[in-house]
Amino acid sequence: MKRRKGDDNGFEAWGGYMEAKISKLEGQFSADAAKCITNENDAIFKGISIFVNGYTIPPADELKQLMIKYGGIYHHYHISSRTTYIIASNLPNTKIKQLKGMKVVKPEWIVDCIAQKKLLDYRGYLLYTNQSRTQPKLDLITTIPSSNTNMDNIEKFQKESTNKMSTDIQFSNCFSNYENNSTNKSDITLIKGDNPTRQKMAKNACEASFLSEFYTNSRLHHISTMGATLKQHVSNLRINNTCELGVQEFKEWLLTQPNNNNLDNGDDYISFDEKQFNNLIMHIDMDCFFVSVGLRSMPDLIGFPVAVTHAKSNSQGVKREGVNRAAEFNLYKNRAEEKMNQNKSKKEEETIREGTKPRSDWVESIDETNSMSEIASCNYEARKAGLKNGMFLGQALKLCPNLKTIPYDFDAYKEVSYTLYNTVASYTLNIEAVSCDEMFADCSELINQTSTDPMQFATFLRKKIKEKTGCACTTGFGSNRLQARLATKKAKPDGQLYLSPNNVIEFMQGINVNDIPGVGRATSYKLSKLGINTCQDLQKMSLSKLQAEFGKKSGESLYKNCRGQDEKILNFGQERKSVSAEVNYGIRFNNEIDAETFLKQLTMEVHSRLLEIKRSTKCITLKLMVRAKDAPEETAKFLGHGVCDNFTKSSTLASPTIESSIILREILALNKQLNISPKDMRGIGIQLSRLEDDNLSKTRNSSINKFLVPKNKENNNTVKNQRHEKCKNELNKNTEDKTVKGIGNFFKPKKLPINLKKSDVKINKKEDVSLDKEVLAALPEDLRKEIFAEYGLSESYLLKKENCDKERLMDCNQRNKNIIDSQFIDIRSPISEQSSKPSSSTDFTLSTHSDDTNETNSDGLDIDLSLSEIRTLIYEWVSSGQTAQECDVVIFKDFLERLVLARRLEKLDIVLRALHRHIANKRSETWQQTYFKIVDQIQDVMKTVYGAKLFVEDRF
DNA sequence: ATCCTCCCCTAC
DNA sequence: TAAGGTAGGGGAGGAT
Repeated sequence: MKRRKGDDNGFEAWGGYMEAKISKLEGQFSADAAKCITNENDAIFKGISIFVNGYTIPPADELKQLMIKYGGIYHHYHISSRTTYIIASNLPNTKIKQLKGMKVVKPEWIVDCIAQKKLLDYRGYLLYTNQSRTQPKLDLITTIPSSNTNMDNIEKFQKESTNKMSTDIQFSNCFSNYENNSTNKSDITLIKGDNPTRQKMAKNACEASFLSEFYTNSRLHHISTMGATLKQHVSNLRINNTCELGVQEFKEWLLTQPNNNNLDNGDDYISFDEKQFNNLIMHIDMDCFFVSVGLRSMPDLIGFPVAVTHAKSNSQGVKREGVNRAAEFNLYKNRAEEKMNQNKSKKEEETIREGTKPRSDWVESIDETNSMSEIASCNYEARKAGLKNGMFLGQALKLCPNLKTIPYDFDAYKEVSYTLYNTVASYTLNIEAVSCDEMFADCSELINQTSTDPMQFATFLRKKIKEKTGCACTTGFGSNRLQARLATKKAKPDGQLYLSPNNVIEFMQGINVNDIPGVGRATSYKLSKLGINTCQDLQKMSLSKLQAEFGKKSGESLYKNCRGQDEKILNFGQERKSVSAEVNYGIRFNNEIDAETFLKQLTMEVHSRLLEIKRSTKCITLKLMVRAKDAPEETAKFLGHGVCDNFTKSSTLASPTIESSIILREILALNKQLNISPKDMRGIGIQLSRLEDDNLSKTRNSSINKFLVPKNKENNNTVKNQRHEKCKNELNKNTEDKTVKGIGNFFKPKKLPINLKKSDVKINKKEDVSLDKEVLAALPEDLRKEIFAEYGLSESYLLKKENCDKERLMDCNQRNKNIIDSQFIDIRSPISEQSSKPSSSTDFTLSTHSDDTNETNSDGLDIDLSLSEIRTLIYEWVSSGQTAQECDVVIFKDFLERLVLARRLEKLDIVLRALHRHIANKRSETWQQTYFKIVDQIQDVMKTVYGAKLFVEDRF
């Protein structure tokens, strides 16, 4: 069950199956390759194996042919130990995380290598960079399998890399046909000629690699996603773990401690032997987390003021054209003041507290060239000089000239976070994760059980956390989350505090309103205008006055909070209410195409996140940040959003969806409605809300049950079953009359068109350019993955044979109702889903297949045939005549049966859907009967093997 | 009254 | 150069 840990990608667990599978695939392709390579010199890709992920230009099928032709290996699966390169044009960030450490290279690499008839350095073609010094470094040296590659080629590439462009090569036609917009064109040319060891960075959001590059470097993105991940982690821990050992360990430790069962912070003497806690809430918070983690590997900086930031120096070097920071800051300030003053009459301005003023104040001391890189975290030495998290480096350096800056190390943060949570979870599982470095723990049970002083546990736990993470933390106890949090705040850094219920009143009076959680800039400002600075001041306000001022709930919260009351109980696992993806950096579009292209990418991203949480969405919201009318076009911060107006518009669907095509359609429509000039866009966000359970995919994904009919459903479908019976009988009548003539009338002799010719592909592509742009780009990532990459189906083939109709595609509201839907659900299984083993959520597993398969049946269809081959087969079979030959039915059934026995339900599912689809298109009743006959028999096998039926289409 | 949409605010 | 995300809570004001 508990399959986690490092490198296990899931294959090991399957014994020899994958090995066999791989050899088979590779054998197949080297055999093909042998046929193709006429000249040993053409083996450009000898020793290279690729896996194509997602939609690429040229498409996977074509890349496959090219690999075969030029001596490389094409993997239908990504095999971490054997796939040397992943080829991709555009990946959702979530996928990139899964592929971490792999060489992800643009398809142009393959094309250019062939054009130049030699292996070029892949480094000039990396899809994305990890800009942060702290991200895993690009693997610049060790990556090319030296025994198999021609190293001279790489050296030559470095010398000659400037002279050849892909535009004059044989594949130029297919390129131009696939071009979406002008920016991509320049992308292709720009890549070459650069120093291959230096990856070109995405300039702005016009470029395909921008999104992932941005996300890998965005601290806020990491903070958010780590928070969500750790919440999930806590849920998992609560299900799978116990704390017995940890509690035992704590008890043993207690025995070694002097017996001082009293509090030392002025509280009355309390014997914890007798005291029983109802709500003993502990708040645990790492001290300046990013800095602490960073300093573990830089101990020489300990004691200095240190900050984590992207920038390395204060100087911006050159002043950018058109930047007028002073003007922009002024604008910011004016707007902030305007907003603050709009509803209330202007009282005396002097009473405004320090720290409640608009953030633009931070910026005032910055001149035109100071760094505007934000400080993510600074240590207490730096805070002494007045530094705050979020401050610009330029100003920070003015306050603290000897500030040392260190880079981000997101991997380390994540690792420390997990260690932190696992450590705490070994003593109590009543944890509410707040973020990567902060949590609440209900310690009532633990402390009651051990009859000890809470502070003893704090001492013990902090010591453990320090040992395991190398970082300091502060903890606070209180009888609710507010008190616990305030206790921590008081005890920082590297301290601990128990806030006794007896002391709460007094304690609260000294608290600044700014320190009440929920009181931020705006509320603080409002309060200060009312002359309220401390909780003592706030306590004088009546409930009704506060509610009049701040609203019903907010007023009540303030009223209670300033008295130390907080009714919100710990939440150990909350259901998600929304998913979103937002980028307010680097957004600079030239035209509608740029904007829509990016909207598509962002839709893919948010869609991918929706799938991850296995929910469907009913409400889709587009948010645009738009340059304010009077704001300069060139922002003070490099690629920042500057002064903006926000616009949001949402659209509610009739029924919840998991379809990226639907989401995209809505997003594009909303974008049209908002009608913002692309040139003025500065930020884009997509939010999916009103989430509902995505039942189908949930049951499908959770376990082997994913393909099975829910029990009640099976019983309820009496009408269907009757109809089914009828068809079955008629079918039997029909087929009994027939004489079986020979074997495999259709199946046996046919040779499948595995190797499409290059020229064919080209011609078809030309015909389908418009469809390609509008429809294929709108497909879910995983669908494209399947169609183009996973099973080697060529694009032209899809469009031709599947009769992919745009109207239908865009209107696919109901699952299982058309091509897109049925494929879409299926595909997710081999790639993103974690095999029939239910547990793991993070490992990148590619197959759900079992190991004890009898795959070699020379008399029947090979169950290893690729889906594209099977689809071709089915299509041609169904097209071949008015009735199905019984012998073919037998062969086909046998094939399906073996899929069941091999437990390859996802493939079975896809095949049956394909069969259903083709038969549905044919509108032939005899074929429909054949379908029911096949399904019935397969369901029998399913029942024998799984004790349940497969969820399949049961009507036409 | 209750819901919905479009915001704003807050936290990390 | 720089990486200004993301989710939840809640209020205002209009629709039902």
